[in-house]
Amino acid sequence: VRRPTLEAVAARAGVSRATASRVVNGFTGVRPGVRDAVRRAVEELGYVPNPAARSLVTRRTGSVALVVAEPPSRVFSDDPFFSVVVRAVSQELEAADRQVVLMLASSPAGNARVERYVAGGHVDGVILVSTHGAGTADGAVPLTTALARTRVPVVSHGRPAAAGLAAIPYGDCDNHVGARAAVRHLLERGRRRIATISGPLDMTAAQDRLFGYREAMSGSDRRSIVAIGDFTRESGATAMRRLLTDDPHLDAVFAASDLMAIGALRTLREAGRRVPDDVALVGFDDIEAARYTDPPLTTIRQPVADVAAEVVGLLLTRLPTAAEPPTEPQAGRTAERLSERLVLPTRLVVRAST
Amino acid sequence: VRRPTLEAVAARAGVSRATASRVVNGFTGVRPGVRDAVRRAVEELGYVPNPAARSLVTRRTGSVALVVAEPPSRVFSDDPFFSVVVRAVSQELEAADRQVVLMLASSPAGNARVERYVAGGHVDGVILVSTHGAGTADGAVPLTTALARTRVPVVSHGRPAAAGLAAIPYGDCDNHVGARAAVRHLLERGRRRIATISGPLDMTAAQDRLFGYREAMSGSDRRSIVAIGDFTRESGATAMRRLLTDDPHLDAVFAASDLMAIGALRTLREAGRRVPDDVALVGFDDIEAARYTDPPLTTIRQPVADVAAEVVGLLLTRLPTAAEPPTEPQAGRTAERLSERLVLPTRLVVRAST
DNA sequence: CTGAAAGCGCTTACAG
DNA sequence: CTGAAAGCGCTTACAG
Repeated sequence: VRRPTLEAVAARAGVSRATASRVVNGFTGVRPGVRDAVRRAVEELGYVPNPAARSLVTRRTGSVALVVAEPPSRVFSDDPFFSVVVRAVSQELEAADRQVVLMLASSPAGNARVERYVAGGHVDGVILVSTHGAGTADGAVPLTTALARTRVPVVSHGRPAAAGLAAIPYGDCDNHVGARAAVRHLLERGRRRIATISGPLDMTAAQDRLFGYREAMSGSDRRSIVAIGDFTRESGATAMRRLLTDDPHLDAVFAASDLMAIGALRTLREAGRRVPDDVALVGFDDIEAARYTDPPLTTIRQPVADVAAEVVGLLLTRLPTAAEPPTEPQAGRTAERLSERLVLPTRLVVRAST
Repeated sequence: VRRPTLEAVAARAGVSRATASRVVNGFTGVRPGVRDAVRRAVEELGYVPNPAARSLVTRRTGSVALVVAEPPSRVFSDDPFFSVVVRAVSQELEAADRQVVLMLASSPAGNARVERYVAGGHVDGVILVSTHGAGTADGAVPLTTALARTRVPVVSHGRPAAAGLAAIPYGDCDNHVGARAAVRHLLERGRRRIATISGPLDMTAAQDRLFGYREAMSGSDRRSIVAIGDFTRESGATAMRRLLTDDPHLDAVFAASDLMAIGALRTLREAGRRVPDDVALVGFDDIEAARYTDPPLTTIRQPVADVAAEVVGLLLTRLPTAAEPPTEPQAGRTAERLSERLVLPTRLVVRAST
């Protein structure tokens, strides 16, 4: 009932375990006749290598953890962000012949589980989708820090907040410049009273976009008008109501996400404001839905999938390959050659809402 | 630079490797003084057991795969189904001290990856969220069948479609009886022309709900009016338009999901039909949003989280525990004692839409 | 090009 | 209650 071992394959093929191993692992330099005999034995026996045994000696697992520091309700929401990240990361990692292990961690207990799993050596590396701020409410060690001390390579999709002692490599889009471009576009359109709906300020993406708004505004004589949302549609609708109360004469809004812009659009319609005639509106992300609103949404396109691909690249650079054994970390030079951060540009996409 | 081994812990505590192992694994019957010495050594060295070595000898991994046979775009959508399943399954499995490995598989290549992973012995068991039909378009082996031949215990959340040779244990809610109750409720309200918006017919949940509708209708002299959706909001709106064209005089609709009911509600409003005055509407699921529609939605409550918990129980029964070594499968008796299917009841929740 | 042998880091009968 | 020893299934220098 037990699964066949390499020993059995070798016996059947009439070779040594070493040779069988070479064939199974695709080493060149095995005589074709021998190679075929081994392959036949593998086939006939239905042999599958035991990953525990293999990983015990190679000190590699072939798996990478994709850790999303968000609760399931947010990960599985109508925000396409996570869907895109997971898909892009999986695709790139599969192309590199690595298995993705998706883990959600949104509580101190969850963080501890992830840390134990990683520290245990179940994975060769970690990709953190690190959107949220410094640690958990109860002051537990932030996941970023906890993972950094496991000695397993860690990279982040999105600039990590408060990385603390441990600066980890990351990829991100240029939130700051993107947001600034959005507001400048509104200024160029002759808008005078420009408000913004920000994301939650414990997320670096929200911080950077708010900074971009402020910078563009400070170049003019306009005062900033800010409402805070949480990147969801509903929060956008609510924030828009607050903005209309604060300044009934505003003539433009920059929403830090398309979903919030869509919510704001609904509020504006309910309030009898025409878009863009009375109020111009710019979003951020360029999600699919932005093309189908009425009017279609001017927005800042964010290359989420490209960032994900770059982040995977960042990690793969730091992983020992199957060919070369894990090298001792070399001081100085080598480390510096590995780029620590990759910031991809965004692009203004003008549609009918401005 | 290498991680400390059990050998190092034993040396530091002045005991044998065997004793150190016993302490680390929480075996009773180690003298308290010795126990504490080992624990101290573990602490000081920051020892973490090597899972590969452990699993090589125990033939257990402590991990369970949660395989979702859907593309990312559907898993990460605004349908709360997957969110609830993932959360409930994770919670139950963590309580049983098992790590969840979430895998999406929606292509022949994805299926092959999952099969290889499972066959390789990376996990002790598999929970399949098996919503879709028989295999893939290109006639590849259905995942259900492929997994069943790996000899790893497999259970399914939701009745698997076309399990083929391999009947695997599953948990589900009673879709058939639930749908029938929905339609009977409409009949009792005096409705005469009752249509249904079905889910995609390659999913067993959709099949069973349509069957429930048909059964309730066949008891009356009404003819059935069916439109097919895909469980999404948009498809519900579209299907509703089709139904209104087919029979402008219909006075009730049973939608096989709340999301589709919400889409239908929009169409009805656009068509100037009042709900429930002109058309009564019942959904299925009782998702959060069903309470916030206008009018609030009458629906069939489905205990998704409870089913998930039961399914985990089904799997745990089939897993060797840490205490007892894997027993040889005993013919007959034992197997029959393990319940093969668990069907939980649904409940009609009456709100203002009927 | 191939094989004998060591060793990866654990657990677990088996003695005592 | 504790230890010496075998063994889980692989890979990989090292010889030849």
